[in-house]
Amino acid sequence: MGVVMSNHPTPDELREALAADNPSAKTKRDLIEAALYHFGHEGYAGTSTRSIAQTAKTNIASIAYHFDGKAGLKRACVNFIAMALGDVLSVIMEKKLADIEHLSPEDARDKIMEMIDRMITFTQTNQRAELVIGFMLKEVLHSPEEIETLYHLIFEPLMDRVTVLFSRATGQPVSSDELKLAIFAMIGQLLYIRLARPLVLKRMNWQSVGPEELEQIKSVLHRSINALLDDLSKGQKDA
Amino acid sequence: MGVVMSNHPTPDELREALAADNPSAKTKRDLIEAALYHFGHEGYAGTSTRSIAQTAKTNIASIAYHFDGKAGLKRACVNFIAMALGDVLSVIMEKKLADIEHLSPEDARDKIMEMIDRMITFTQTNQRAELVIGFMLKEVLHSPEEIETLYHLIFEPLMDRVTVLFSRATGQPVSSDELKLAIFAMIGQLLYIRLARPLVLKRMNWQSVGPEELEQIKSVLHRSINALLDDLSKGQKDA
DNA sequence: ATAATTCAATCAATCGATTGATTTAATGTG
DNA sequence: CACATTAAATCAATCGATTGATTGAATTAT
Repeated sequence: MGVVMSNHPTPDELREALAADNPSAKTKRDLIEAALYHFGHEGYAGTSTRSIAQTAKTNIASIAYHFDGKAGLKRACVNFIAMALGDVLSVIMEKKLADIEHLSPEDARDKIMEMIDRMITFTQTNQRAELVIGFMLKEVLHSPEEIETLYHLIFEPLMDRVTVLFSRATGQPVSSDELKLAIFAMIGQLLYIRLARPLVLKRMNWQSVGPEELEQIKSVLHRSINALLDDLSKGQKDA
Repeated sequence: MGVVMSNHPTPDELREALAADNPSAKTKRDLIEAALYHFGHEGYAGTSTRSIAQTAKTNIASIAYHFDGKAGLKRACVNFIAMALGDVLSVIMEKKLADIEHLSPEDARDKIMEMIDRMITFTQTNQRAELVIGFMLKEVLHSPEEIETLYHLIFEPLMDRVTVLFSRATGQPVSSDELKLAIFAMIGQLLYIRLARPLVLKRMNWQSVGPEELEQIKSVLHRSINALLDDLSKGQKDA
């Protein structure tokens, strides 16, 4: 009987489990990586456990042994994404919440722009970003349970920080619905321009998104989001 | 042997074929509608032909008979979407290209805002919009051939019109890369706020998106896009 | 009556899961 | 250290269930 990975490991538990130097941890890493690749490209239902095992260079039975089946492997992928995304975002938003609560509007805006820069770079250039986005779009967004996982582990903490930054930069209260929705609008710009890459390449007559194209994207989104911040700041400076 | 529907009917051919009052056309309509429902919710691979047939209240064999198999039904769905989306967009952007090429900046901006309004209403309230978005996200975006279909039938004509409007409203040339990317940013805001609805509801503490919430969304996106247009207009008025 | 359409039944192929044997790693003992 | 014992992990083979497709007969529309 295999020792199946806990269904809901914290990101830290997961990190520890996968970092170990034993055959079990390596196989788990290989399986998650392979599963993420196939799930991201062909979707969960469109991926066979055989192809996952083949990519991971192990036997089909390993999936049941280590993850209690295909569904368990999918859960592990969600947790892995939560972990990996948490790492990326902790780099992107290194400061503690307390540290950003008293920034000047100018400093807050600088921080926002720095954050956007890093997010664009990550989504547009990171290899795994494509898989993660594909996987989340195809599978996670329609699965209430997994949305719950990612919402609390990743999305809400991120949004809380960004909201504080937006609040400092615009003078609007953190509780403002307008502010919250504006942040969705901002994230939408970032993600869509990555997600719709096939359309972007066609429309822009680009062969790929290299350093030059990356700068063009950053430039436009900078302007767009700065304009948004300017507008949100209107009539709020005295608050 | 069944008379299989042409693989690449134009939207008009498709409309005519589906509008007919014979048993064949009705079964085709039912099958496409059922397939769109299942493909949009569970994905192509995750949908069995049996469940499609059951929803459409017909026999499995009808799929092969009318569409030459599951893959053919998927193609028909893409074409159907192209048709339906073309209808919606023709209402949203009724004017001919020539009619908008000489609008004043103010009139152009009004037209843009009117268009955005209608797009938000459609994406946020139309029943089928959810299916279409789900289907395109899960299946079409990773299928080069079907991207080709939708790009030329829907996306490019739409973008061309919007680009002209943006050009008139901002003074920037229609060939401007900045303008084209800004339009992607605008569409990204629209789509993401619909696509990420589960996250939006959680974050905003909304139970659903009713008339009140719709107005809030419109208000924020109006401000955001107006700010973007203002910024793009800077230093271009004299051009 | 002739063609068009639908149907139940069945096909081979593939799916995820499981089995029991086998191999590899870890641990204990002298 | 060498060797034995146990536990952990992997393997080929196989399971029943489900998949998309097909068939030829039955039904319906023209």
